[in-house]
Amino acid sequence: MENMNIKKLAKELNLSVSTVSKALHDSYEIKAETKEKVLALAKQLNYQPNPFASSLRRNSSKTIAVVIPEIAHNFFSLVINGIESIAEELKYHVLIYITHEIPEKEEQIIRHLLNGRVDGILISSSGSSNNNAHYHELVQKGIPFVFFDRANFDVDAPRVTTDDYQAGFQATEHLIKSQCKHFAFLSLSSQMSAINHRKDGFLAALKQYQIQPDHIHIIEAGTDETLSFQIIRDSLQPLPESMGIFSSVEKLAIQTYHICKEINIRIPKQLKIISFSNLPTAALLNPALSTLTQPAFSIGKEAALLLFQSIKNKGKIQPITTLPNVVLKSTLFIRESTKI
Amino acid sequence: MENMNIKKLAKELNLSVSTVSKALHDSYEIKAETKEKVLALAKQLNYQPNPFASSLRRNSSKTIAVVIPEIAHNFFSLVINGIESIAEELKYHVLIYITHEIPEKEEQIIRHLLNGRVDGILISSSGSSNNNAHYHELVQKGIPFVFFDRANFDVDAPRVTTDDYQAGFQATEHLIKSQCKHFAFLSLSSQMSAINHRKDGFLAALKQYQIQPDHIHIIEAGTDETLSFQIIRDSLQPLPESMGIFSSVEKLAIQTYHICKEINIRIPKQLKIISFSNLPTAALLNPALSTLTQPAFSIGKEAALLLFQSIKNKGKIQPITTLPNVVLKSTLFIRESTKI
DNA sequence: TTTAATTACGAAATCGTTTTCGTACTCTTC
DNA sequence: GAAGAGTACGAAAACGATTTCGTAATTAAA
Repeated sequence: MENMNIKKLAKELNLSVSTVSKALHDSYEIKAETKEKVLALAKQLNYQPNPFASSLRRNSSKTIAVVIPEIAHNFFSLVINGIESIAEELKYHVLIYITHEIPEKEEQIIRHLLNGRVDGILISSSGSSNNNAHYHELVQKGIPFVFFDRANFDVDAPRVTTDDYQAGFQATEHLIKSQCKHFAFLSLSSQMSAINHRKDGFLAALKQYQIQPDHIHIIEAGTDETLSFQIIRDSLQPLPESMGIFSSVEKLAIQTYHICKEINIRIPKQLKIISFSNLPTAALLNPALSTLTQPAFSIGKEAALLLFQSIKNKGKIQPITTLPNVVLKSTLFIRESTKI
Repeated sequence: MENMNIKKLAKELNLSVSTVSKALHDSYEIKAETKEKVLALAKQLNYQPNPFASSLRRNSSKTIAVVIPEIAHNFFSLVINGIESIAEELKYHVLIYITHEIPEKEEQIIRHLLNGRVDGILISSSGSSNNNAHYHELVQKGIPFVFFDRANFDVDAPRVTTDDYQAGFQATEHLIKSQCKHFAFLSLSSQMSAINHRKDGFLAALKQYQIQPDHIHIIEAGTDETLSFQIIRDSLQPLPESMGIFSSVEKLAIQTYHICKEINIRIPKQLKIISFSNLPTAALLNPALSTLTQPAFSIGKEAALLLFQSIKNKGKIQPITTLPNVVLKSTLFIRESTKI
């Protein structure tokens, strides 16, 4: 009596396995009276169908995967919250895979998921744009997937992103109006779509306000913690006059704060900074950090909704022209770190 | 040719299915030459075994579940990082379930996991101590599980916790020596083991230093965001002289900071505060927050190691006397928020 | 009354693996 | 050269569900 299964249940009821299965699925073939009996005993004996047998037969897993660069990051954990809110509602299970910003790791994970373990995948890409073979394999296998935040624009898949260009423009304009003279863009890598769009907005604003090219600095800090710390510190010594920094991600802004504290740069007097961030403590920092805040929870929710829609439509031919491409708005919070 | 499977692979090789399966598992029954052929074609045709068929037959899923109260929380996301580091190494998959601090939700999730979907579970309990029937069902079904941080001490399961009592004592002693006169403990609920141990340490320190009982305040803020905000604000008006707050969780400390900003209470002059926290910005807050920091990553790692050990030992009888109970140390960081 | 349709169920195939068991064949060994 | 051991493989039975198909029994239609 270790484990309950449908065979034992059927024997107990003096019914066949097929009848019990149909009854449990509320089939029209089974009369109400029998259904009730089956349901009652199933509940009493605490019967739960074996998920693997079921998945094997139905060829669907009721599971999705979330592939993200890192998790100890307010943005991504909020996104997961949004994803979970939808998955929970639809009784789907959520597998988490972390790439640690390593493109090869991402490829390996995606390739592994080709085996049918999941019905769909949500991806925030860690890859460089020149490598998207693994995405195409997903397309070929017919496994639905949706990009969020960091998309690969060479791949035909639904996307949920934010208005990175506009937000970048807006943030930079704000720095300009805060009387900065030199401008730096803090980037993780030049291979990430979202970050590049922010950079494009940054550059466009500087161009529009006719900032001299030699007052424009692009700092690629990379994803390694200690290395990026050094790179940022070096680029702040000597400190250009009226420096305005636009950090493309929260982590680099926090590092910049630490560096400024260490080498006695005063924010916002000597250096102004604004950053993309979902920090709940942004307003409590010394000084309070001006931020562009993405609607992370909504991003997760929208991405999950798109994914489930495309899981549902699987098999049906989708016109490519209507490829979903949701763009959400970030919000600008002006705080002390960019005060004149 | 939609999907590759072992049958097609066998036909292609002019071998039987069983031979191919054995070859893929490096069985001694198969000669090296055949193995090579099989491996080669499997790789060429990109064969990946169907995980459900395999799980069904082997009765093991290579998957674990992590059940946590919330995820948008530095502590828990760091723990997940630790868990993932081990799971990844052992080629296990990680399912995430969030209870949102609702005990009934936790019960429902755990009960669902009785169906064998996972080989083991890591739990940070959201439940009250008077309800642990669902844990006992896990025990009965023989599904290994490990508590971390928030354990249920009435259930015989391995635990990974921190030295909450000592840390609570230490933090409180620090507040006393910082010349506080009134002392408040900020709690989420009186039903959570870890938090209660912190409170016990808090009370023990106050007793040892002979603080008058009417100078001791226990504030149960609860898990609802807006409600807890009100409760904390109300308890700070009027503000007792030389108030020292020991916050049992990061979230409540952040709320307290927001409240102090709002109603103009100056930290550390009028109010000192120390909190359990894994905030990467603790040192950058205004003022810098004194913290007790748990080794979150290690907690995840240790818990995962215990779980995998107990998955491995499944079936073998374990002497109850050696129930693993790992206790890790938190680190005290004294910063400006508790300055005299 | 005969035929056709409907109802309510069961037998058996199926999903893709893994594993047990059986068996040709070769190789020792005395 | 007969018996026993070892090698290398295949047939078939599991795992536990779902689904197709067949069919008695009942009801409706002609």
